Amino acid sequence: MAISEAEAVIMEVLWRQAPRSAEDILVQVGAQQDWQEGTVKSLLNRLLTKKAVKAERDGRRYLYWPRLTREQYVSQESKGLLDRLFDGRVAPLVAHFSEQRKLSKKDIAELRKLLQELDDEQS
Amino acid sequence: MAISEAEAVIMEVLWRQAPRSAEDILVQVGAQQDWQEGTVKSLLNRLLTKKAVKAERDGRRYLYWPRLTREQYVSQESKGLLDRLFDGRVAPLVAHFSEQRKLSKKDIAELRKLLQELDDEQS
DNA sequence: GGTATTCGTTTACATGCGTAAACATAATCA
DNA sequence: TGATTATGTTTACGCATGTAAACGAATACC
Repeated sequence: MAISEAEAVIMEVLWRQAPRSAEDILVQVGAQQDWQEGTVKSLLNRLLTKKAVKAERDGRRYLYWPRLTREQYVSQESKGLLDRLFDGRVAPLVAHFSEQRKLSKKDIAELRKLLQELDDEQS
Repeated sequence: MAISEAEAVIMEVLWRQAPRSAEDILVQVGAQQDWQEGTVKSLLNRLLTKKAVKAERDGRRYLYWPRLTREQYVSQESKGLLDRLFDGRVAPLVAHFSEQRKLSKKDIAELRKLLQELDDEQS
């Protein structure tokens, strides 16, 4: 089952560092989301059900670890968008951002470098 | 309010060609989705509520037109993903696909051309 | 003109999500 | 030891979504 947006917020915290206690997670998300304790607990439980995190007892409380990696998640999400909107091809996606003037100088420089590296690899 | 995935299927049909009748839409989506008539009607109504399509009477039935453009939709979705997962920057997104070996020869060629064009524009 | 057909509108219903309160349980403190 | 605190589990509730059936109105056919 897919990870929802709210669940992903929890995952991001765990990806930054793990393991973490529920309270620690609450503190970490507190910055962005104004969630109550119960909210975080519920989300953690749903993530457990979905096997996206695992928990291990640590005395009185649990420590949580991501089980799904950020790479896996990013891949799923990115591929989904690419397939749905750009027929699975990357160039049109970039062209879209280019048309929207969403390519920064830095982006352009990095893309150039990336292509250069692909070139080097291949030869 | 956001367009859901099922709703987007209807929109894609209208983006390919408009206006279309509900029946026409049903036939068009029939290829991919095995939806009943009522399903398409419901989705059209939700899209009307969301003002993503408009309808105009044509004799006994209605003809539907997209009101949200595909460009607008693609922009929203793409920006959403970019911001959520890549800190709003395009190069890391492309790097991700590159690492996943998801860049086809054609993609690479097109990206190269795109960068070349950006170069030309600027000078 | 009554009945069947065709459309659109309304209602339904299960599931997931965002958000949390209520409850259970174990540990701690007075 | 009884009350308080801390922590996880269960239940709740409104809204969106996927999927449609039911209903109603207009039109067409016999």
